[in-house]
Amino acid sequence: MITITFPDGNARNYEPGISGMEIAKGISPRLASEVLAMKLDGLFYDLNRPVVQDASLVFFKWEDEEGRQTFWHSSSHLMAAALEKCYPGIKFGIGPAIENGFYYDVDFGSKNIIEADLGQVEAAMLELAKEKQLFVRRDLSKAQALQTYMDKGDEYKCELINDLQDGTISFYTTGAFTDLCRGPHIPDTSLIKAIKLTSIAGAYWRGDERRKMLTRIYGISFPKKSLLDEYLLMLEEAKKRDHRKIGKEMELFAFSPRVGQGLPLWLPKGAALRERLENFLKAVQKKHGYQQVVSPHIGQKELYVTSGHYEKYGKDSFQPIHTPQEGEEFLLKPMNCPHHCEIYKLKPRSYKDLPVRLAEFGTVYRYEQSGELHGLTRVRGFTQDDAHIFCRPDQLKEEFCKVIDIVLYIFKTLSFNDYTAQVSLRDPKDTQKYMGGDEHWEKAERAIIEAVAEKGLTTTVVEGEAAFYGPKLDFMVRDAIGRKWQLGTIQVDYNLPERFELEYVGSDDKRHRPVMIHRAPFGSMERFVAVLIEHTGGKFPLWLAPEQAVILPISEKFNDFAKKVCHVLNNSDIRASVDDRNETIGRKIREHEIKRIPYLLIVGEKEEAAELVSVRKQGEGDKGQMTAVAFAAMLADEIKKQQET
RNA sequence: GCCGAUGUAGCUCAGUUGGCCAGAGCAGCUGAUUUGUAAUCAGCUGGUCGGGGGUUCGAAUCCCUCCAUCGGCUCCA
Repeated sequence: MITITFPDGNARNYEPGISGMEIAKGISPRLASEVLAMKLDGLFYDLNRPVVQDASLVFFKWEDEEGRQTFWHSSSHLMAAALEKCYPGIKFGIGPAIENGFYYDVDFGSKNIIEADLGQVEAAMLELAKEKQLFVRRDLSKAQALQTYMDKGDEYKCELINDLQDGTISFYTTGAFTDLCRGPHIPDTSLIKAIKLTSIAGAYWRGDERRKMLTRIYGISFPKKSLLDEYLLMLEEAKKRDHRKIGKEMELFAFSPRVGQGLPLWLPKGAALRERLENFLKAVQKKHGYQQVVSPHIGQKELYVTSGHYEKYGKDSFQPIHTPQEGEEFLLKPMNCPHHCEIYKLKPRSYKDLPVRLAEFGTVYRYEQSGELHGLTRVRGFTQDDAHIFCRPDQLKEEFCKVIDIVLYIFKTLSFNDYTAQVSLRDPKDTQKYMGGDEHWEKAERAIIEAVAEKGLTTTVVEGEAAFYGPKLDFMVRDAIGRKWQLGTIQVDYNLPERFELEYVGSDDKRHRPVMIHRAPFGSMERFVAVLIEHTGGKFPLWLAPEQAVILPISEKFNDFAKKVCHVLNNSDIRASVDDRNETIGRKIREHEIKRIPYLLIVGEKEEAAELVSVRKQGEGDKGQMTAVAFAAMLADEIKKQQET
């Protein structure tokens, strides 16, 4: 007998050779019908593989990330099987599960596949799924595996196999389709009840832009039709919240091909919104001992040669600006740090002066690849809510923690309540990519890890994602409909102080090198506004709303009274206006609801006689009558509450 | 930059296989109406069919090219 231990600590005895599925059946029929994958002593196993020795066992269902990943991975096999049936002779790259669904990279040869073809592939998949095909595992030697694909003429699979260790190569067969695959898979295809192939896109073989581009087909699948419907509904909601659409509707920002790709034009309402965000952050930073500076939009090429950015990005950037002066070259500033280093360097600094915290809403220009531009989230000219903290090594961790505090305060105020932090470290296998000595990197990485631990943040650690000059901490927020966005960033840098020969005089009267922290809690104003729009669907918190209240006279007879009310509100710093158009009250309400105005004030005969306004709140409806002064006080109170959360 | 798709009025979109002066709704303008919590009525204006080139008796429609946008890939100091 063998002993199987379950996550809840219970243990049961079984005959050796029993399968995971049989164990699940023994626990409950319901579990057996829902279980998708299992982990035996920490390793993924197919449910039909025999268990031969004592082990700990965890079952995964659809509700578990591991269950969904297995489900989607199996779905990608199903799609490949359907594709092979529809398009004989095609070659396959890789087909993994992703965060939401799966894809498969396919070389269609001379054939072309378009989105309209996906319907028949979906149909073929559903047909195969119904056949209740098993995923049958078979282990092959490396030589056998290679031979299989050489015979087939599939160079992609051969390349994959060449990178594998002999003795670890497994294949899975589903119906007529066999694929090189590590597994595991779900018990059979009939669990896949609903499928949507979502898009077609090009993708380089192995992500290398010098190699052949394959056709990638994305899809998603579910064990229940209703889950697919829910998912499609979420996609529709996401479409409605698209910041590019809302930005246009609300007249926040625009682009003009004549101005240039990726160069946003901030319209009056968007500019005002952005300014309020800036003022908010400025006030927070002032409290935390930051000093505001301003630096020019261009700098001599030498500045960026000194910083090392020219070497790293020079050829992929906006090219140098020439002047009538022979040999003189300027660059559009791609970041603010070199300028701030020069500010630091202007005078001798004492250890007593540190930390020096220089902040700037600095507009920078980066020549992003044209295909990478996207709304406000990826642009070629943007304003960073930048600051650089120059501190002593012994102050590093404390300063880092203080920056985390600012970031979290901002998230709280703007109701980003679901976030995680990502620590990005060097790729330990390729330290050549990075600037600066090992001991500095190690110190910097340790400082971040310690600070994060001290703050108790939920953290993931990713190797190879660091900036070339130092490790960083990025914040990922989840928006109101569950999508992840990267916002603020904090980076530790020993490199620039070295390159700019920054110094301070210590208590020992000797010269020392400060450490630098780069940080941008919003990331950039553009990106942050984009995420804020998608998070709120354009229904900004009152303190940020472009227009806070609109007064709607019932008829033109009450325009004068409306203007009086407006005057009172404006005097209380409320952004209000009068809609004095000759339209019905119903139309005015509808139009301003669509424009996402937080409060509508209706004034007619009754209100004028009693000197009151009827208040209608966005999304909530009629809130009764009050005086203009009482309304102003109510808004002031609401704004105060939003700011001090 | 690469693969694929798209581009018709300020906005959202029709325009079948190339064929009479290119259509609708909303917005805008003019007038009527003086309105009580999500669209009052009528009339009018508005388009180099993304730009350029080509094929054709004839091009929004077919071809080439450039520009921009969208979905991905790559990239993101």
